[in-house]
Amino acid sequence: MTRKRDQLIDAAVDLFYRNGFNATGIDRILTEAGVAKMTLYNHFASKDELILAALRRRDLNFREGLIGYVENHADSPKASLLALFDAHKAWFEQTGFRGCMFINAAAEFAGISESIRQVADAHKKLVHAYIRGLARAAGARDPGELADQMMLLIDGAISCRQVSCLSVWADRARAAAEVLIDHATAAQDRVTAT
Amino acid sequence: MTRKRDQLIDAAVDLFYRNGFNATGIDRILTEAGVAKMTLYNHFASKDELILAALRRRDLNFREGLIGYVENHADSPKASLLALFDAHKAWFEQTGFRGCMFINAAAEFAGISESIRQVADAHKKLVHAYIRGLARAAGARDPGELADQMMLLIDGAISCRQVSCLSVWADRARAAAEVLIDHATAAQDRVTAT
DNA sequence: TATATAATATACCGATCTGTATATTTCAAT
DNA sequence: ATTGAAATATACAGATCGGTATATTATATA
Repeated sequence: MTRKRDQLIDAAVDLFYRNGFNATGIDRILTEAGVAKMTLYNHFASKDELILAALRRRDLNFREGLIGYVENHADSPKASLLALFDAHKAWFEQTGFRGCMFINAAAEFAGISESIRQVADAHKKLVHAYIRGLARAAGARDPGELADQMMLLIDGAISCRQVSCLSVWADRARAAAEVLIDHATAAQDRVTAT
Repeated sequence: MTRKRDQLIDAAVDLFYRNGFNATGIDRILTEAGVAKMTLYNHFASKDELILAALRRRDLNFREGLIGYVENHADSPKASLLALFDAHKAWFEQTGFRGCMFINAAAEFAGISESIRQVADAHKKLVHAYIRGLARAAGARDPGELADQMMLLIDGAISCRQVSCLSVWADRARAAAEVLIDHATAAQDRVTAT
């Protein structure tokens, strides 16, 4: 049966996100999940394996939410790119916001657990690929480069929001994104003031 | 005497940065600093106080290095803004790179220790103020807004570097910065293709 | 109903954690 | 040389950590 396993992963996502990975003990996860300790170790070899499973579930949930938001709030490729920042602004204003779980995982495990860092990297690559598709549809000369720039602004906004507790960073990032999108889709590189 | 205290803070900066805050035990810091446990608790009330002291020292050292780099590698305000990204690229290529210590601290303590988050916030505000001065000197119409954009790109590049292990994010951020700088210092908002 | 599997409770392991108690030693300044 | 502060060594407290051993109970299927 996979029900207990699901409960464990759900509780792990919640607690690891709220309190951090190293600061969250196994016992708290077991209590929140309502599962016995031996059941945990029948499904996962170690706490690290549970962390990996939690990150993979978070990746699925997060991208589903992000893509769903964009599809419901934009009717053109350029609007889709800008809607990314509206989605993040809505996220930033949630009381439970605690930053990007993958950046947080990298903060705790980069240079310590290569597999955890790789799962975080895989998540960012999937988001990047999605944005690259939007950039291509928007007519960017170099969709990969524009997607890189969107990723920089998004991850920058997340980190700034996390440190400063201000959701306005989403608006700043959106304004910068619009400049970069226009530049990336303009007829030529040359820009003149009128 | 403040010598032992300095040794403790230096060791704390090093170990907290390399291995994370929660994952670093007091005993390892004492060993690396060559100091007795009671000496630690004569100078600091708790581990949290040592973390705060380590972050404040890191802030001083980091900003000194950043400003020094810019002063030695740029001869104009715009070049100074771009040199920020060259400085970060050099940092990204160091083997010991483990991300921004303040973003990492926020990742572990946001929502848990408000004082630690505030020290991280204070660091970012000081960096922002420095960049704002450069933006003003470069003739930006809204130096605060341009400084915000530079911060977004810088923190985004740091997080992307941390997760992906690629230093090329500094170059991507620099290219985006140049577009935003030109836009912020152009004679007018209007932009046309030629 | 019989059987196999999943999940349980309970107790335990050794290690590590932050922090304290206490008594001793170093060392500089008077 | 004496005094007082700083640093030391050692031991310990109480909690928590990740993980295991074992024996029992629930549950679904055949």
